[in-house]
Amino acid sequence: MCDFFWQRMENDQGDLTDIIRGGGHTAMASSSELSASDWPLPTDPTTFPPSSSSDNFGNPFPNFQDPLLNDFLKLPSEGSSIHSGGNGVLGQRLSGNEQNMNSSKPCNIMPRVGLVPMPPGVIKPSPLSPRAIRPYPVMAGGTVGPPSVEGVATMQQISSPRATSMKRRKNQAKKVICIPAPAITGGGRPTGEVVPSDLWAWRKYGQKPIKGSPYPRGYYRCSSSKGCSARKQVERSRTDPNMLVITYTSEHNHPWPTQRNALAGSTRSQLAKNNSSSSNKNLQNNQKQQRPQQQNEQNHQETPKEEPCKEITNNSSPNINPSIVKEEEMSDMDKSLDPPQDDEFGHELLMDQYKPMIPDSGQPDDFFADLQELEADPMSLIFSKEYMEAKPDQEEKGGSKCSVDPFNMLDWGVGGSSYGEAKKDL
DNA sequence: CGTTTTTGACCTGCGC
DNA sequence: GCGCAGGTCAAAAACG
Repeated sequence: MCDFFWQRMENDQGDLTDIIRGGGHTAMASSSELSASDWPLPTDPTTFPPSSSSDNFGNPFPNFQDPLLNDFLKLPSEGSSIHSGGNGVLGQRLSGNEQNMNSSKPCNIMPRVGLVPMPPGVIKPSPLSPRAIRPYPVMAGGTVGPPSVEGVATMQQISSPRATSMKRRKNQAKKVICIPAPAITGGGRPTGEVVPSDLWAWRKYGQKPIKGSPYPRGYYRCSSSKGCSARKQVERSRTDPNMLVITYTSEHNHPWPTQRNALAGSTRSQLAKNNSSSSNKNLQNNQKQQRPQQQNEQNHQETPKEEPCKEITNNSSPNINPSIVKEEEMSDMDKSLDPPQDDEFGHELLMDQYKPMIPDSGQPDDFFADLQELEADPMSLIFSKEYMEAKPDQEEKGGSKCSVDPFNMLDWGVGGSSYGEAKKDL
C-alpha cells in the first residue's frame, strides 16, 4: 500500500507533490472548533532514521513509515496515487492547490488521498532549505545535520543559504494535503489559522496573505527538534474554505514526537480558547488584548491542540458512527495492514501499528500507555463533536456519501490527533 | 525561563 | 530592470 506510495515516490524521484485530500470536507465543515489535533497529518516519526535512501531524498517524507502515515498517504482504492480522474483532487498540480479544491468533492470511501507527482527531476537536490536550516548552526556545518537528510549537508554547504533556499524554493519537494477544515463560523474571517496538528510540534513562524485567496497562509516549522527543517504551510482553500491545504516541505530529521516541553506558548492560545467560555482565566485572556481576534476565531474554529481532549473528553462519542469509522479504517488502514480489529474507533489498531513503528523514538514505555489513555476518548470524542455539529450540514447537503466523510478522517484522526495530544501531554 | 504566536520587514524568484 | 508575490526572519508580546 504505502509501498505503492513510496514506490511511486521513488520512481518520481521524490519530486512529488502529493495531494491528500480529506474527504467530506463539507461535512466537516462544522462550526465547531475543530482542533488541530483532530487532523492527523502525516508524520514521519518512527522511522526517521537516516535509513532513508537517497531515492527518497527528493521526497519530503521519505521516512514516512508509520502506519498512520501510511494510511494517511495511502492511495485510493485503485492504488493509483496519480490518477487524476477519480477525485477531483487527484492528479492535479500542486501549483494549483486550490484547484484541487474546486473539483468535485470526493465521495468515495477513500477519497482523501491524492497524490500528485511533481515535475520529474525537480527536486533531487534537497528539499531542505538552507535557509531554514540556517538558524541551526549545528546543521549549518553539515556535520551534525540530520543523518537522514542527505541533502541537508549539501544544502548547507552552499554559500548564501538564503539565496540557495530561494532558488530551490519552488522546486522543493512538497507534499500537499487537503483536508476538511474547520468551518469558518460566525462569519469568521479567514485567517488560515485553523491548523490541524499532527504528531509533530509546529511552530508558526510566519503568515502571509496569499494573492487571490482571502485566506492567509501560515508557515510552520517543526519545533520538535531544533535542527529539524520540516515545514508546513497551512492555508484554506480559496475555493473551498472548508478545505485546508497543508503543504509539507522537507522532512523531519529527528525521531518523532520529541517531547514538547514547551507548552507555554502553544497551549496558551488553546487554553484560552478552551476556557474562554468558562473560566476566569479566560476572562483575563479575553480581556487581554492578546490576539483577541484570534481567540475569538479560535474559539470557533481554531486548533486547540489539546483542547479537544480536555473539553470533549467527557462526551462519549456516541455520535460517531463506528461503522463509518471502521469503514474508513478498513478502506485505508486495512489496505496496508491487517484488518482493524479494534475498539469501535480503531484506536487500538492505530496504537498497535504505531508502537512498533516507533523504535527509537526514545519515548518511555509508558509513553504509549499514556497515549492510549489519552487516545481512548479524545479523538472519538472530538470527532463526535465535530460530527454532531457537522451532521446538520451533511444532512443539508444531501447526505451524500461525502457527508460521512468527516469520519473518513477519523481513522487518521484517531491516531494523529490523539498522538498529537499525547505528545503534548508528554 | 522557555516556547509560541503575531507581524512587519527583508530577501529572492519569477513574470513582464 | 522592475514590480509582485511568496517565504523567512526576528523582535515583541504572551503564556505556563
